[in-house]
Amino acid sequence: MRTKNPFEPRAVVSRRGGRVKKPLSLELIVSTALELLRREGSDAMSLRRVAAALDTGPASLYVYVDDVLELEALVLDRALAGVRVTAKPTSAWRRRLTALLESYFQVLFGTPGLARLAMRRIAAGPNALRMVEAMLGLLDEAGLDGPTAAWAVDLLTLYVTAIAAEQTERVGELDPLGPIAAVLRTVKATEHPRVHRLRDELVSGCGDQRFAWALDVLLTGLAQTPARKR
Amino acid sequence: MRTKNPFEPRAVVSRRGGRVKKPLSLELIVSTALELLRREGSDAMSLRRVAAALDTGPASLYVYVDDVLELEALVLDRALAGVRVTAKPTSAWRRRLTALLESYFQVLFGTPGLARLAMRRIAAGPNALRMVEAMLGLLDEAGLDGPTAAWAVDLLTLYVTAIAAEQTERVGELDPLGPIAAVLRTVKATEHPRVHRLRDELVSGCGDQRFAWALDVLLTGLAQTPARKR
DNA sequence: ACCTGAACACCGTTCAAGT
DNA sequence: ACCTGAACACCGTTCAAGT
Repeated sequence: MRTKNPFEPRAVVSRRGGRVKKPLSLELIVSTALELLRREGSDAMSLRRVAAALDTGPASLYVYVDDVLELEALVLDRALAGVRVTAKPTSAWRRRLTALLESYFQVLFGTPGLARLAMRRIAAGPNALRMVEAMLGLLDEAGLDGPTAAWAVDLLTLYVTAIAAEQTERVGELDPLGPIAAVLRTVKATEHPRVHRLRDELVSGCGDQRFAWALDVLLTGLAQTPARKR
Repeated sequence: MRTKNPFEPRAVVSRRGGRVKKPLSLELIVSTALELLRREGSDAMSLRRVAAALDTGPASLYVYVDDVLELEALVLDRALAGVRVTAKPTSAWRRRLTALLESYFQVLFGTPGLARLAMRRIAAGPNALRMVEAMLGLLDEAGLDGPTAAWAVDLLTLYVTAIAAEQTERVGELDPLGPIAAVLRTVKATEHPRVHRLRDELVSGCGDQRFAWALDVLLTGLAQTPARKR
């Protein structure tokens, strides 16, 4: 598979068009995987494709990574480096928290497959911690007690992740609203009167509108929730 | 692969231990797939495994189903038949809505892999419609306007699905709290003071407690949200 | 210690051929 | 119309062998 010619040492010239082959490292593997995900979509991030991009066989990656699950978690955390956690401290907590979650949403929504990856892996790296720390600070400003804030972090991230995953799914479908819209059109008023009456409302609104509305509901609910005792 | 002996016609005796082979049908395929999911977990539901369980080759299923995505959607909707949408109409709407969502959660949580399936496929069959219809009715009782109720259905199901998927993931791990707990233990107070102080609260509570709390937050938030105009 | 080729046990999907 | 075997182009992971 690789050239045996000693005059073309593999560290300098690779078979794949003369690209210089860097030595393997976890760092390189993770960034290559993320790059692949960004450029070619969620299906492109397999151990084999990453290995191929690094001009090696899949077995080589197992020196740095236990399995594909670990790689996915690392890729997710690395992508979270792009989340802006600090806004002008002049604005109100609610505005800043919204901005943070919007940034998180955009990061997930921006690279295909990342949101769904975030649904099945939980990032437990430095960037995830940075996000949680910032959110706890903002929820503290909001007047929430510690225990409530701790659970609120989970609720908020889980919801934003889920809606990003849902929105991602729908992108690129023929009917942007998916098969649901088709089904809703056939619902009979006699059988499901409410669904029939609200069939347009059920699928109305773009991602941004729904996101903003839902965040409002969540934050309002959190503000009204009684403190949890430790 | 199959016996050619005319004295053992395939409709009566199968190679797999004398089980009678029923004729293929969408109905049979979907129920076999769900059964496989229930008995052997999420990895067991592949086109090939379903075909093998039906004593045929994978290609045969394509007569009834376009692709594996369609099969997944059908399996999900069939599983939703188990959701109880009606509670005693004597109790308050909030209690009945909670009961409905708890039932939905249990259905997802009860069969391994179903919650994650629900995260990537949206059920658009009769059972999903039945659920939506019931939820719209209860939200109407709650005093919500139509457009708000329509979006609320999405918010509530999305959240419950997501939390079920998250809880499912953690079942069967060595450390039930996953790698997060391990990371949280190493967080330094100087670097992430709030995360450090709340490290126990961040992972506290079992699924049921978190579910009940979060539902409370959502319903409180919904009740406070101003009506959306159509 | 790091890297590799080859193999193993799987996938979903297609297609020509059978009935 | 329904079903099938075989093939195609993939997966993740393991393992013995190389350096």
